Amino acid sequence: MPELPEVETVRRGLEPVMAKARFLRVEQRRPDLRVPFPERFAERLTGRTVTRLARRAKYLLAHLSGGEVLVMHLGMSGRFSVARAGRRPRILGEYEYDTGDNGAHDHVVFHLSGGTTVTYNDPRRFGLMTLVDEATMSESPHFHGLGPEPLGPDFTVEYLARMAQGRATDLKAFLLDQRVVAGLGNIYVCEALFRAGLSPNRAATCLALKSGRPTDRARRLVPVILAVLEEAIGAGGSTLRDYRQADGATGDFQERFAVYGREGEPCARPGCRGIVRRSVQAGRSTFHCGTCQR
DNA sequence: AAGAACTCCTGTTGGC
DNA sequence: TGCCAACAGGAGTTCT
Repeated sequence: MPELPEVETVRRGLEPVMAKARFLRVEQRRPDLRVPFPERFAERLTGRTVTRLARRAKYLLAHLSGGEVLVMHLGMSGRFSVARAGRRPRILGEYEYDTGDNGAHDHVVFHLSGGTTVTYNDPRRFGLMTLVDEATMSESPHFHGLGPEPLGPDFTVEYLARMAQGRATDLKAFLLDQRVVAGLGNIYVCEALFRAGLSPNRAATCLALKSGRPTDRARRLVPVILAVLEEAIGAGGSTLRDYRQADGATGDFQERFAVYGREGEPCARPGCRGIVRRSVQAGRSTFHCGTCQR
């Protein structure tokens, strides 16, 4: 599911129930997700209080009393549901409807102070939960070498130009590389490249400095990355599956996709007569208009 | 050592 | 209808 806007949406949904809450009991129902849970995972959480719920790249970070951080990644299919005492359960993530799996993929359950229950469900188990020391977190394997937050102050045209210098790969793979910029995924790379009018097949070096100055392409790209992420966060992220839900709590940015999942449709750019094409790069679908993305 | 290929896992979808 | 291949929003590991 989750690229930066979806993870941020989940963070905002979990924050009111998790921040300041204490873990009364933790159910870890299997030994691993994509990787094993850490030693004594449930035991180390129990009794701890969440001091704040943050996000870095596509990771959710529950900072804990006692100096550790609970790191959570949703992989492709992870989602959380929240059951408050006396209220109907609410699911956070793209699958915001009853999956009818009867809890078969409910792998972790947090029983929090105040009677709230937070359940992590992940059919494909590409997700991740681990514990790291807060003081050394930035050096830990998952965070070491991670690029800047695209919505933070360090993600600039000059930065991107410097990173693109001498890169032999194409624009699609370059922007998906979390060491370049942290949080973009397949959907938002496709959408940003469309908005910038850049072909995903173009060499990443087209963004590098020319005669010591950033190119027009790099100048176009950075603002549209910010815009597409901010719009998606504002829309509550994207939801790829069909669903119906009365309370309207889910994201609807998928209705604003210009290219993603729109193979064969006319290009959305005013005046362009092109058709959205699907191709495969690095084993993953790319959608783009071959007419106006050059 | 960058870059591409392969891998983990289950569920859904589309074509025959 | 059933069957099966292709595909799905990620990223760590292993190759070249």
